[in-house]
Amino acid sequence: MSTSISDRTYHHGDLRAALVAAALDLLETAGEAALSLRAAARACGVSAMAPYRHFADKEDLLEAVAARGFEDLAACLEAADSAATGAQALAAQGAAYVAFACRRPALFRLMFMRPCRTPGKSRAYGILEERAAALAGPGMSAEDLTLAAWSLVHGLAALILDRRVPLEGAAAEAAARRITLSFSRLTARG
Amino acid sequence: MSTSISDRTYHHGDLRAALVAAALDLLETAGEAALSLRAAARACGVSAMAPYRHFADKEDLLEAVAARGFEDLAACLEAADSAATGAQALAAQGAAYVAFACRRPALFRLMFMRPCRTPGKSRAYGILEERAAALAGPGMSAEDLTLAAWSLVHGLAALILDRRVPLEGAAAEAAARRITLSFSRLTARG
DNA sequence: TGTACATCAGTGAACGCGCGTTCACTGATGTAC
DNA sequence: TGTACATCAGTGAACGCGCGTTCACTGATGTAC
Repeated sequence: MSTSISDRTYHHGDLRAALVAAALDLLETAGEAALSLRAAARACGVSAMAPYRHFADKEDLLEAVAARGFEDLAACLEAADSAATGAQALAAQGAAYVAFACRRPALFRLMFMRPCRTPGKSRAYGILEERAAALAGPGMSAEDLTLAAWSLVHGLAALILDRRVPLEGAAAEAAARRITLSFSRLTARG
Repeated sequence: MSTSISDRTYHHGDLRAALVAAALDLLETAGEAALSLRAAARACGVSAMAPYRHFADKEDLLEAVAARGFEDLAACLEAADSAATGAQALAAQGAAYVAFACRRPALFRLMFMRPCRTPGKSRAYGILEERAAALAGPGMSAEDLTLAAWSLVHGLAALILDRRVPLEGAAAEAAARRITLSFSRLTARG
């Protein structure tokens, strides 16, 4: 009965993963300002110093959280990428990208709205690139086309999150789909 | 000779404007983290409390700084909008938008990367809209087209600022011009 | 032209805040012999 | 199987930090009569 507390050992088990999960939860529940090393430790029932066994500093934890976010985003894009034609697949990816940002705004901000230490291409980029490059024609190089497609959905997501455009929820996702689809059709034709 | 100091009166003259200018300078010189109410007051040679005569709180000062930024951005877009054809004008605007972001990254972040209190359309938006809407055709509504064009340059600027893509300075601006031009040409044709 | 007084625009000391991080430590675990 | 000891993973108290903001105040300015 009362094992749940008495089972708690001095050693946590997997404090690192628990801290990342707690940080993610804090971020999405209470916002970026609430995401502190101490709060994450508190949420894991552990002292303020314990995180330093697993992360060099706060930035290190933040990076781990962002990395989790990138994995989730890549998974979302992959899941959306099952449409038949190239243009529709790209549109579905665009909608999924925007939907991800809308669903997890604080995480999206953490992932993107900070300078990147290692500007290497993410897995999410690769998934997008594959579809976008297939549409390249005389009008635009494959590289430019990928960059344009990414900019398009990224900008749309950013503008929506910051309430620069009056789009929310399903309407935002629909706009992303519509615009991405128009874009890829125009490109394929050009 | 020694008038510059002895001229200083108890009353500042236009402390509000001086604070905004100081805040802008702090922002662009030392980064967002350095932009504090106290630091702005310090830079104006005034006590920590003095700003409260002109701004309700810190957020209020930040908004004034952002407003200055939007004016500057609109002026940049207007200045760029002198090209002959519609498509080229739009491309020039796109390049100017990205150039503005690259030149004043911290200001750009302050302006955009925070939720907007009043989601009304800015003057910059109007300038962009005018050019974009003129290109509308059967492929895309004028509204979607404007949103797409804005998303495109905004996303590109954001990705560049956050070092998500390996573009800097002139190369970034060139990419913006190239991509915006391709986009508007494709649209005009579709 | 002088004077009284309201109002405006500053001062300066102080507070509480929660944070990241340091320090020296102790309890738990695993392994070599 | 038992023991010694290195190492790992936690504790808990404390620090300094600069901030935003409050409070009660004082000096400068403008205006009504």
